[in-house]
Amino acid sequence: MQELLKTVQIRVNDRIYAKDPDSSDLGRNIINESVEIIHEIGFDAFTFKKLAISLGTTESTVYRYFENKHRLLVYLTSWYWGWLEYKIVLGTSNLADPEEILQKIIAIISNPLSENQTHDLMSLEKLHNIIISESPKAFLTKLVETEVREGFFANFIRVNDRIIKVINEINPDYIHARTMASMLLDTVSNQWFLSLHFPSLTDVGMDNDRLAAFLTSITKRCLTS
Amino acid sequence: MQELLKTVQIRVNDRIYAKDPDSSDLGRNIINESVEIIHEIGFDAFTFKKLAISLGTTESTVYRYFENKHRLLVYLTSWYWGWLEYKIVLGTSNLADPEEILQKIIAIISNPLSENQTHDLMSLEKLHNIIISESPKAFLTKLVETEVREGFFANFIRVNDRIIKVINEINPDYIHARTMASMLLDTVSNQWFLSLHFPSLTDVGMDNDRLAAFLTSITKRCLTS
DNA sequence: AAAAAATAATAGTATTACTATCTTGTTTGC
DNA sequence: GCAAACAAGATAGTAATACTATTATTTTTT
Repeated sequence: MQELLKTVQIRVNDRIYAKDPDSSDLGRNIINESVEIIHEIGFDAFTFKKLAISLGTTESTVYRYFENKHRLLVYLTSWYWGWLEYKIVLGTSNLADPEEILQKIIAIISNPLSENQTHDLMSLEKLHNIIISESPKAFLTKLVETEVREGFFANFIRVNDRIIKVINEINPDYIHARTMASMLLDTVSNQWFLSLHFPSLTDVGMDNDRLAAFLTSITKRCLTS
Repeated sequence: MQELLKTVQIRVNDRIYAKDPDSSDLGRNIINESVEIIHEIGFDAFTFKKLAISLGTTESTVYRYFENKHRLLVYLTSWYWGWLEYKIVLGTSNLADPEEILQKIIAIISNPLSENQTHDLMSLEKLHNIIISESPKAFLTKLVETEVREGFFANFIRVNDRIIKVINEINPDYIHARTMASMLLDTVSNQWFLSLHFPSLTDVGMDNDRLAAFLTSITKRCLTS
C-alpha cells in the first residue's frame, strides 16, 4: 500500500489547469518545484519568474500550464484534498461501524502524514505545510463564486460530503451535520496554524494526538443522543 | 449606549500604523474609504493608488499613514477585535454566571451586528464582511512571527483570552479550553464564509441564530462534566 | 513674522503579471 | 521518408503595482 500511495494519480478538475501538469516531465517538475518554492518563501512572494528560473525555463512556458499563480495554488489544494480522500477511503474500507469510521477520519485529517508517506509528484510534508498556511487564499478571492461553479473545489467538497454522510449515519436526527463536518476540517488547519504561530491560543502543541482527541470528544458528546 | 458605541475610540497597537489614522480628518477618511473600496473590489485588487484617487489625494499621502496595504488590513482587523471586545465587555457586565456569560459571548461573536450598530469611523457592516472574507490574509503571511512579537494581534488574542477564562470558570478541569476558545472564533468566520459561498457545506443559512445555537450546544455538551 | 516642522504633490524605479510574436522541435499523414 | 501541421518553448515586450526620493506647500511654534 505504501508503494501504491507513492505513485497513485490524484484526479484534479481539468478546468483548473491550461495543460495537465501530470502529463509531462516539465509539468511534474513545475508542481514539484512550486511546492518547494512556496514552502520556502510563501505564496505571496512566489512568482512564475522565480519558478521558471529554478527550472531553467521561462515564464511563458509555465503560463502554458497554468493561467496564473492563483490557479496553481487551487491545483495544489485540490490535489491535496483528492489525496486525503484517497487516504480516507483506504483507511476506512475495512470498517463498518460509523462511529469507528468517523474516529478514523478524524485521525487521518488531524495527522495526515503520520505514516511518513511520500509521493513522486511532490513533497507531501511541504504540501501539508502549504495547505495550513496558504490554502485559505485559494478560497478567499472575489472569484470564488465562479470557481465554485466551475467545480474547482469539488475534491474538498467531496471530503466534506463523506463526513456529513458518516455523521448522518451515526445520528440521523442531528441537525448540524453539515456545520459539524466543515467545522472539523477547518479546525484542523486552523489549529495547526495556531500551534505554529499563536501557541498561547491552543492546547495543540508538539503532541500530535491532542487535536484528534479534542475533535473526537466533541463528536462523541454531540452526536450520541 | 447606542450613542456611546457610535463614537467610542477603539485602541489599536500603534506600531501597526506610521501615523494614527484616527488623529486627523484625512486619516479617518482613509479608514472609511478603505473599507468601502475593499468591500467593493476585494483586498487583492485594492491599491493605495485607487484609494488616493477616491480621496482626491496622492499615494504618498496614504503611505504616511500606513507602510503598506497589508498593515492597513491588520489595522482594520485589529480595530474589529477591539470593537468586539468592547461589545463583549458591555454585553456581559451585568452577568455573573459563567455559563450565561459564555452564551452571551457566543451570541455576540456569532451575530455582532444584531442591533444595527453604527460607528463614525466606518461602516460596521462592510467591515464585518471584510473580516469574514479577507481577515485571514492578515495572519497568513511569512511575517506572522514578527508581527505577533510586535503585538499586532493583541486585540484578537485578548478576545480569545476572555473566552478561555470563562471556559476555565465553567469547568476548570476541561483540558481543551484554549483549543475550544480559538475554535469558536474561527468557526464563526468560517461558517459565515461558507454560508455565502459554499452553502452545501453548512446548515447556517439565512437563519442568523442557527450558528449560535450550534456553538452553544457544543460548549454545553463538552463543558458540563 | 521667521524658522522649524509637518504635510502633500511630483516624479521617478524595480518588480510583477501578463501578452504577443517569433523560433524550434515533434508528430502525423501520405 | 518527408513535408505539412501543430505543439512547445524562447524572446521581447507592456501596463500596473508597490514603493521611494525629491521638491513644494502649509501649518505650527517661537
